[in-house]
Amino acid sequence: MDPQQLRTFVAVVDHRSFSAAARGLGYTQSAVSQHIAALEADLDAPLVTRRPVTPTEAGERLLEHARPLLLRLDAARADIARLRRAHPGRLAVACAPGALTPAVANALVRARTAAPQLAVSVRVGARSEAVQAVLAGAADLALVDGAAAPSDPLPLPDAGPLTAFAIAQEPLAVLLPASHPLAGRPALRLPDLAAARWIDAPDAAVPLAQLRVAAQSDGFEHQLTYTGSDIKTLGTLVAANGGLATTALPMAAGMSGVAAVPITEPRLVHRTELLHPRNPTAPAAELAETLRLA
Amino acid sequence: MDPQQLRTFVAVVDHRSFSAAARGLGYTQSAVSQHIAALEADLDAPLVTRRPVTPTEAGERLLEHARPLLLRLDAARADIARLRRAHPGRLAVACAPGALTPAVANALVRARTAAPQLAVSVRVGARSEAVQAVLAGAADLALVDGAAAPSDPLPLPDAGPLTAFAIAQEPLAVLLPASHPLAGRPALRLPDLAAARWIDAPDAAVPLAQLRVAAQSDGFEHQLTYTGSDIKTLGTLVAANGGLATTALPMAAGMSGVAAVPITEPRLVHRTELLHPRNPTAPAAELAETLRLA
DNA sequence: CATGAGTATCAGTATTGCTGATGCTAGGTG
DNA sequence: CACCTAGCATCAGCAATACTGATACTCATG
Repeated sequence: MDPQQLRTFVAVVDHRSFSAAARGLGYTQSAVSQHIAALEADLDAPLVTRRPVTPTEAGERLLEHARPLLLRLDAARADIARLRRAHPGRLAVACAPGALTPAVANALVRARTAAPQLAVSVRVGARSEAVQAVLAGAADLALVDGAAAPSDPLPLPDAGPLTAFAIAQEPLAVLLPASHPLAGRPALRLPDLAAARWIDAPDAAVPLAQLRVAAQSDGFEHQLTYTGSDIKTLGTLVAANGGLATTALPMAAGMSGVAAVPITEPRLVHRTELLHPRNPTAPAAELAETLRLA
Repeated sequence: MDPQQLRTFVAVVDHRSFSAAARGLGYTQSAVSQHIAALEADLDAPLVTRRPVTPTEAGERLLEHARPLLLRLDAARADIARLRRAHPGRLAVACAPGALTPAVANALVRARTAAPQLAVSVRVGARSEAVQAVLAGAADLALVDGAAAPSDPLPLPDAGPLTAFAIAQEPLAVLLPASHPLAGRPALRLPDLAAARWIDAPDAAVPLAQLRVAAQSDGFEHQLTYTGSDIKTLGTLVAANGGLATTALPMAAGMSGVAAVPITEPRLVHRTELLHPRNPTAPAAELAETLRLA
């Protein structure tokens, strides 16, 4: 199971084609075909059906492992590269949309004014992308948010050793259309909403899967999936009766047509965590220290 | 970063010698030397000092990734192998010493009598070994125990997708020598014991690291490390004033010279979980189902 | 049935990855 | 203090491998 072959396999599944994967990887189609054949011979199981190219049962299983494996290989390389040349003139932050609080923004700006030659960059994207960026060394630290019990850590994909700590906790709120019968309530219980229609917005809001874990309940079926990381747009969807979503209470300020009602039960909070590698660059460590104390 | 080379690297570190690693792996010393040289050239960093052979800073970092990476490669292979030929005539259970409760034992025996041709095997070992055995396919299911908040999952190393659920929860108790001033108490608060002298018995009792996480506190320094999985022996050490340890309350029954006092604060339980792969063999699934309902 | 898009196979070649022999160096020994 | 030796590095040579490019095959489509 050569990592190169695994990479080829993942590309083949993603492109749904041997030839397209070959182009993407800079190989010939012949090489890709041989990679897959070698993997199938090694594991003694067919991995993809041909025409159409679809992962088989065994292929699905392999995929579950292959992606994290490749990510971790990159993480290992990045960890060691950081030891050699720690770009001290750079501060790259990867964050999920709900995670860049005013306090963080202020700290970032202060770091920049304190050291004007520091190249500060912020990249907003999906939660998993932010984590990945730190693991692979593309970012120096990540800010991710989610729902959890008051002092529990966030459930994050564990692809390597990262240091994490909370930098903010706010009440968790459900976003309802202003016209919703429950919109006027001062507070709501989450179990009462399990049967409601939800929007699954894994990047922009609290993912429903995380909500199910935190509330220890099934339910929370979604009628609509929202791909993207813009919270304002999510508010528009909620206002248009697309379904419910959960975010931090302060996040909903200024959304028109949307009511944000705090959730009292179970005792959940919206928590923002800062993640950085074990051996952070100097500017990243400083920023982390600032936010830890705040 | 060829997995073969990583395997060689890990072996070199474990053996503290190139030649010994070569013998262990069935290579020549020359090949091992070339593997390490290739890795160092690839990562552009020295990985081990020579004479004595010790991991460098970069080597330590690589090790943190290499071991889980190799484990997961095995897990991937095992997952796919299970699809092909699911040994339905075998039921191999790997468990941590505190995890084989009477209920589990009874269920195992019932499974055996119900299907006399079933080859039932139980292997007791360290927690991580049990998890590893299931991932690598050497065992069909694992039973592990530990401390956690009442309905939280156990903190387990995440090296792949496993299904887990609790099969037992008992009060958590601290083991004290019978002569200890606190031994007569009906109950104890964990924070009051943070400054005590502990035995770190990561295999036999609740690991101190897990206790720190569950209690959200530092402290719990150990004065003695106990390697091994025999709980009776641990009791002897406690009785001899070697330090404190925590287990499930019923576990301490019949230990002479040892007092077991339940812990009331923070609200922690001793929890036993059953782990199995996503696609368990038929006997494993049946046993899991029996224990889930119990 | 003819066509085309796409995968499998094959031969050939450059590269890789071993072994076995030998060189080199640090640490121990008389 | 010179020598010895255990153990890592290096080198040449050979076998296995991993690509490319050409070609054969195989479905899905009109």
